[in-house]
Amino acid sequence: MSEQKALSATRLWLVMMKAYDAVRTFAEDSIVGTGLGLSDFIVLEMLLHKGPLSMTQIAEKARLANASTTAAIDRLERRNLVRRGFHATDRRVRVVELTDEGEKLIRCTFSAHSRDLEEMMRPLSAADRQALHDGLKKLGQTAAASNKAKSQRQEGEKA
Amino acid sequence: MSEQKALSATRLWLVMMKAYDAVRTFAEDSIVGTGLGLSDFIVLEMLLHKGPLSMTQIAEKARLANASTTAAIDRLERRNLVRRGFHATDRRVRVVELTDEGEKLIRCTFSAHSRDLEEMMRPLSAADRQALHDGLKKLGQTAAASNKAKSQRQEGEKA
DNA sequence: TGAATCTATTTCGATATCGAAACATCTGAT
DNA sequence: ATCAGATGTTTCGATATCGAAATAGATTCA
Repeated sequence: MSEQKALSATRLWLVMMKAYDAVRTFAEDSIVGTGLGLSDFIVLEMLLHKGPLSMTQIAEKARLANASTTAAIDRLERRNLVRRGFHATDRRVRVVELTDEGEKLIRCTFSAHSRDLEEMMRPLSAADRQALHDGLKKLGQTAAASNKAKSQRQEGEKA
Repeated sequence: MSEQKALSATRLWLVMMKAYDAVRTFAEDSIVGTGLGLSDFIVLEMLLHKGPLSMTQIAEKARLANASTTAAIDRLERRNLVRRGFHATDRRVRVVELTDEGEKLIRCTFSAHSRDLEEMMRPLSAADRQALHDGLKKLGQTAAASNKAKSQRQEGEKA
């Protein structure tokens, strides 16, 4: 494609934000009929594919703050889509699992959502997708490494 | 790189979210010292590089809702970084421009931010960046087209 | 065992964002 | 010239998210 001059990191980031916003809008519209937000949808999908999880595990995998996870599970519990159980041996932890209703909802919603995404991305060839995947993975790892380095640097400053 | 089976749209979206979150965290940390959030930073950067803009133009280019733009400009005006002027001939529109203080701040901050991003992305070769850019652009356009089609479909339903 | 420390979760207060309604001004058709 | 509809902006009420403090329970070690 376009070969030109060197592509600045800033320009790449701008393009990424724009693409992300567009795909996110698409993804949110795809599930809006369920009354679920994207985060809540992702939490349900995790519970479907990974089974019951603790609050902390949900927070980590969904990349939400603990407080946000509590709020998300509150919302889902209010709608009877999940249940907060107890851990067998550690009474601090709440084990969250899908209710039958929640499982039914997320099974339907997830497959419709997947179809919508496939349909939307149809113009991208297998090679396009693979290239994008690899690039995003590499960029994500690079950024995550920088973030980790920075937070460890700040950790050390407390000494 | 990894060739394997076909890459699902869902998997690609998951990887994209994760990468986006990591880069966004990095970008926010890079400007946190100024007390600016990413949206406000982007608005200042737009004003620097494109000159005075109306609220509507800012909203469109920053992809913010009108209400969010009002709130953003309120924040920036409170800090004396921008000024709300009037349009010469259309009294509905407010023309927003940088103050001297705002210009000074965004010039410094923007160049530091650019350096930070370049440094972080150093592991990505020029080819990596170009491939990522092209893929993101294509995906963004595809998603935007789907979104537009959908909103026009809904527009029509009112008939 | 008991005290200090660590870990899991929730509560609290603050913030950015949004959609819809309200308001002000402009434009175009008659 | 006027009025109906279009356009630009702000206000309002609601929501998701966050970091930090609070709480409760586990673990370690002297």
